[in-house]
Amino acid sequence: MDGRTRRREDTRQRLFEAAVELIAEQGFSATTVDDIALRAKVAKGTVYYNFASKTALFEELLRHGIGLLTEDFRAAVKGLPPRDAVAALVRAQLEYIRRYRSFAQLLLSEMWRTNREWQQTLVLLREEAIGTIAETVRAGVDSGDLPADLDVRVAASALFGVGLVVAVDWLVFQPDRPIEDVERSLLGLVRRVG
Amino acid sequence: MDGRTRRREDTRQRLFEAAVELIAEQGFSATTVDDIALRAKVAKGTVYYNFASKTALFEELLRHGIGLLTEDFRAAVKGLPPRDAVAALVRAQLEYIRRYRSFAQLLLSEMWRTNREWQQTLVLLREEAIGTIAETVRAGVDSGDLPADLDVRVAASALFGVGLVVAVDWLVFQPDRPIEDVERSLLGLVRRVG
DNA sequence: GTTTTTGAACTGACCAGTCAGTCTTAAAAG
DNA sequence: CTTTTAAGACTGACTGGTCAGTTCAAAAAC
Repeated sequence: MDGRTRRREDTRQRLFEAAVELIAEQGFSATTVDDIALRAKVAKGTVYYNFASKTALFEELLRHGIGLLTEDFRAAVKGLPPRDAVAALVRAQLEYIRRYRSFAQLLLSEMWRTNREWQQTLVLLREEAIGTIAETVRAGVDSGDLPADLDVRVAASALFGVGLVVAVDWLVFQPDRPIEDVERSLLGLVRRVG
Repeated sequence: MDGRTRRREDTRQRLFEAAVELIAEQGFSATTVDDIALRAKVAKGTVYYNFASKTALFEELLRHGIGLLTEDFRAAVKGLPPRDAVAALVRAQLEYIRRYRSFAQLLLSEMWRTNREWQQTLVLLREEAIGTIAETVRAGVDSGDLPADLDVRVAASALFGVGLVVAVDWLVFQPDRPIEDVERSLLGLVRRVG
């Protein structure tokens, strides 16, 4: 990667970071492109040099963020027996949310919306992340570690949602508490699934 | 109540209903006052005759919606032994979400935002609803039905968040499934708390 | 010399909030 | 009962501001 590409990547990264923070706090519609440019310390023209539109920027942001999450999920369960895999997923999700708390907050706020132009993109990405969880749950069911009558799809999305809401709730309303507490109570909560 | 008051109440009710649906789908910022007026079949001026501002309308909406929820919570646990009270709360929450699904969706999307003008109002109302749950959980801890080391506040907000996210997820992504399924899996999930 | 960024000006659509005027209803006056 | 009065409820065109997106010449980085 040459210097030019690097510089551009850096600019895009800064724009992602600025956008994710602002949109997490205020929502997509309430966040202006001028705000994003200002926080990223970039000229407004640069935003439009790098992204086709505000919506396109947001969609790429979603793709990027959920892509990372899905990777983390896959890495976390790799080679693990079903017995340990669900706990590993929970831990990976929390780790991710701790690192990218704004993105998590944004996901929580935008994931269950309907009638937004980028909604289809989000549904697809959600499918991707939850699909990864579902594979693990299915392996658990097949191996007999999880009850045979468990609805895999439903369990996967419940796991995903519960982790998201509990972690974000804690980050927003009790930010001083250590993440370990969240992990403990969350693992407690889902123990009957894991 | 005379005809005037009745008419006005009716208008306000229609505005609430229109606003809650639109804001659930699109979010507060993306919903215009013209949209709300159009769906409620009143003129835009009527919105401002009945509410001081778009934000004031939203705040009253939140107060009204969460007020109902809190009432339901109180009614659900009245006279129940701690052993059964948590399950009753979960059931009441689900019942509420089924009846006011748009409001629930709206809550899920707006509850963990920061830096919005109505955020303080929402935090207060949240406190009210979760406080009701917390009382029940505390009674359970005191009576020995729940573990003594349980953090009451945290357990209460986790319960609230989990119910909300699981139910709304189901309503949005699997609307055809009967609510009884949600109840079963949710009660399964929180059995170690209840 | 090519790519990327800058910054400032501009456009046009959109939107919260206003207001002068109209319709409705209760109730007072005849 | 019928008419008048007046407050209450509603209307929709209008205003002033905001914001996504465009444009472009010049500069900076490579």
